[in-house]
Amino acid sequence: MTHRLDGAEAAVGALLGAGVTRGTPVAVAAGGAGSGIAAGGRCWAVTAPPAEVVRRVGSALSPRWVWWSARRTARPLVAAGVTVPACWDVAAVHRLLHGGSSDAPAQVWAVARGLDPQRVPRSGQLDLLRDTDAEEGDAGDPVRPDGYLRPDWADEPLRTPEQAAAWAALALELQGEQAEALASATDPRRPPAQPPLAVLTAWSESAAELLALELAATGLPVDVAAAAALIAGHAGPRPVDEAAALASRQARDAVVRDLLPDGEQVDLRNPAQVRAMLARLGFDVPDTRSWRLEPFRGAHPALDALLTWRRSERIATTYGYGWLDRHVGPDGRLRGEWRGCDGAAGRMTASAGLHNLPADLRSAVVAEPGHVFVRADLGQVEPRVLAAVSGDEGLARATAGADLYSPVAEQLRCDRPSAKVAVLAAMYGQTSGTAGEALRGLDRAYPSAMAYLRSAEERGRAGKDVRTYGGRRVPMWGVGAAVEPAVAAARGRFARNAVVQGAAAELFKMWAATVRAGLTGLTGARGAGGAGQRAIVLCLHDELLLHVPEVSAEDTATLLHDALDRTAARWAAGSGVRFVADVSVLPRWSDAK
DNA sequence: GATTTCACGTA
DNA sequence: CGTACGTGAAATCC
Repeated sequence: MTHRLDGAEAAVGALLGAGVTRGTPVAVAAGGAGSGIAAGGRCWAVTAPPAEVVRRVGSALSPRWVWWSARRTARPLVAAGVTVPACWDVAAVHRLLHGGSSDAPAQVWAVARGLDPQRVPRSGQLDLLRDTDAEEGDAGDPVRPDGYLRPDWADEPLRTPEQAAAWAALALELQGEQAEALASATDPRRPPAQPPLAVLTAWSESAAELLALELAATGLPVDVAAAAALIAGHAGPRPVDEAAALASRQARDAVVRDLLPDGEQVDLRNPAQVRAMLARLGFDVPDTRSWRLEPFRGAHPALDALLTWRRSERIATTYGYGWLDRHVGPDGRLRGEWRGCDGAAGRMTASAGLHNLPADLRSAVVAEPGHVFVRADLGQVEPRVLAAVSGDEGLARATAGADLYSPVAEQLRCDRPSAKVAVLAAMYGQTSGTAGEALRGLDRAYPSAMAYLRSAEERGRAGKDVRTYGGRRVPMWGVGAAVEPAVAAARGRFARNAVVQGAAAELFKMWAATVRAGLTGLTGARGAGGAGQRAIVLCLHDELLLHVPEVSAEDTATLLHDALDRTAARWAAGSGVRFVADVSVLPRWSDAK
């Protein structure tokens, strides 16, 4: 029988009695108006909600919070401004270990228990042929006799603290198994004094999921008037009704159509019609993508007009008034949903256009009064990552300076642009172009790095999974090696890229997690990014954007550099690889160089 | 109505 | 024939 605790203070006492100290894994889940907690193989139902329990227990004991996923459990914590310095996200670590993008508990559990994830039972499933034996047993047990989770537990909010306690106990069980699996995956090259990289990665991937929730809550400061003015420059003034919107659209189209013979007939938004029109003008193109039309820009006035129209059309549709209205709150913050990792190599993703904001619009991203942005981006991160993950000593030596490509060019006896193209071509699996000679030079100069890439490519071609340096499994699609050559080649390029891009994403997230921890000083309320607080407001693959009070700009810049040094010392320990960040303080995002 | 294709923005 | 993502409009498929 689960013990019931009355209030968060009682939870502190119970956990203290169970021997919980700083860093001990303690699982938490929500159930009804209360919560469930689990530690050291025991679990308790608590009458207080998770936000209160995490706040009180956190300040008293500083455990490592364990949850099925931040998305399900930590949202109310973030909303309440509760600081969580360290956590373990079972779903995030599941994705690290097994690949994919699922965070559904039923899937995570099935894979962990060696059950077929395809056969996970679903809520409300009415299957006359179902195996009723498997579903009998104690409805108070989240696990069915056949080993799968009960769908009503897995898919729906739990109704009582007792259920939450059982749920937390399962999360703790999985966390223990995951930690063990990760700890056994050690790299002999790493110094034995530190936790294995895969464990460090599990921590930072978990932190990234929490950061994703915080980014969604905090939002990116936007000067709405400036944004509207930029949009007006492309799409015209904000239309008052449907008729005005149509008129504005037609006026934009007319600029291009007037330059065309029979322009009235052409729908500019229909690629087939545009292609036919281009053919009539004498341009035979396989498609109408702008990079393909760009060379002909000067050949006919309509082409220049069309390409300009496309830019405006992009702003008008994707980043127009509707976008502002949907995603920018009355507080002038642009908010989207964030994920800590995508389904492929593990980069962060964001919706609401946060990751693909046109450069023009960046001038509307403006710090609030009394605040500035501190922007930091990793320099030449992918070749430096390649040097670290492949253990290539020659390439590691090339990371000593601020520029990696100059020493590579010297080594290859070619010019810097050629060296850069060759290195990028090697990492991305480029097959066209004229990087051939330089690529052969790379093979001679950096054999370990090139072998590492080739090995990933071969695995990909054969349909085998690859693993990133931090231990993320990257599955291949298709079945086995018997696929069309084009598929094998695509998998090879993908795998070659994934081991670099994925490892870079892991380094980036560890850096971001370290910066995040440094911002809070591991204590005190975060306050959901409110005024006066320092907060990460954007993560962009190799770039961090922080919004901070003006007076703390210099301290924050120092923090970003220090955090990178500390991250690199752990992540790339023993490799001799240097990582560098460019840090600047800006009133608006577009002021970056 | 849901899915696919084309296009294009960012890294 | 470099990869990844999210998005919107139109075409296409039920």
